Amino acid sequence: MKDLLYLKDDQIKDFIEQIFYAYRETYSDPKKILKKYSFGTAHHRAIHLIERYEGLTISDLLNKLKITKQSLNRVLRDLIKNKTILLKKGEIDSRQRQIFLNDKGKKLFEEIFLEQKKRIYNAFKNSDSDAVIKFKKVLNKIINE
Amino acid sequence: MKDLLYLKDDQIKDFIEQIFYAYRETYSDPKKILKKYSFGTAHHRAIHLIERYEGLTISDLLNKLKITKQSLNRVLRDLIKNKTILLKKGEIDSRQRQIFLNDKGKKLFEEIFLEQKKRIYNAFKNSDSDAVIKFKKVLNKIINE
DNA sequence: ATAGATATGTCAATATAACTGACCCAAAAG
DNA sequence: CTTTTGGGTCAGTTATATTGACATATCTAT
Repeated sequence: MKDLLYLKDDQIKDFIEQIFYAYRETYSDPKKILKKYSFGTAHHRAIHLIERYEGLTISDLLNKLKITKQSLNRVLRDLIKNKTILLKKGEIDSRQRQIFLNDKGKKLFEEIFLEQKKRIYNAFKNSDSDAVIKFKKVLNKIINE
Repeated sequence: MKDLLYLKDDQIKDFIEQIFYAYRETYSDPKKILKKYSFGTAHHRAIHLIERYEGLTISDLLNKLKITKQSLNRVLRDLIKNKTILLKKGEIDSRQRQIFLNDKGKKLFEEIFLEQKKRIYNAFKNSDSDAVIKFKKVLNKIINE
């Protein structure tokens, strides 16, 4: 609690506002691409996590997204119908389903990511690596509070 | 473009994921309070910006929120009915409406902010001020890319 | 003065993404 | 063999956004 002078309420308010903008802009960029496939941001978030954690189960995904299984089910049904993802029976526990991107899904993810990456990449390329590392650390503390 | 080795795609993917979590958690905290007033996150965002930019006009608010005026109108109607905000005719241009929190709105904002502040405050209090400054700079670059 | 542009308000219909609650089956765990 | 867990699904509802059309008041420029 040494040097919290820089933590005036107004500055915290600024952060709250900016976290909103950062999220909105980051997830707005690929919306045009998603629309080509009749997908929305809900599908995008699922695809993103499936790519990051290949083979994760339904309940893994539910825990990350923090939505109801009914909501997730609608999204996954669309993705399966479109042949973007596939589900396999869990190897250890066959009640579980493990989720994977198939080839079409991987291509779609790359297309989305290429678009979404630009904003982050450009923001970082003029920052020194120390700033990026500290950005990540603070972001993590906000999440895990 | 000197030292971009730390900018592997996987790390950028992590950031995209974490920006989602940071936003979601930050705006989830005050939902219980909002519910007491039958408000949602859409109302919250409006209240937040009205507090930050007292006297801003409808179009100022539209530009910050980037939603349609029909969407905003529904939100503002709820807030006016609840006597959380009030609109005044613009002083210079009387076509405009300037938006203010009234006493009830200020109290509600404080209640929301107190809840929402905790997460940010706790995240920052164990970070040194340099990290917080750099966090802000990077966040700004992401927004203004 | 008047024509056009601007700021705002509103009606209606629709889309997207979430929710609650109820119920089902299959498989694991005790 | 009973209970618990993981997942699927039906039905209805809510929250927040959209598109498109149109209305009104006021400002701006000629």
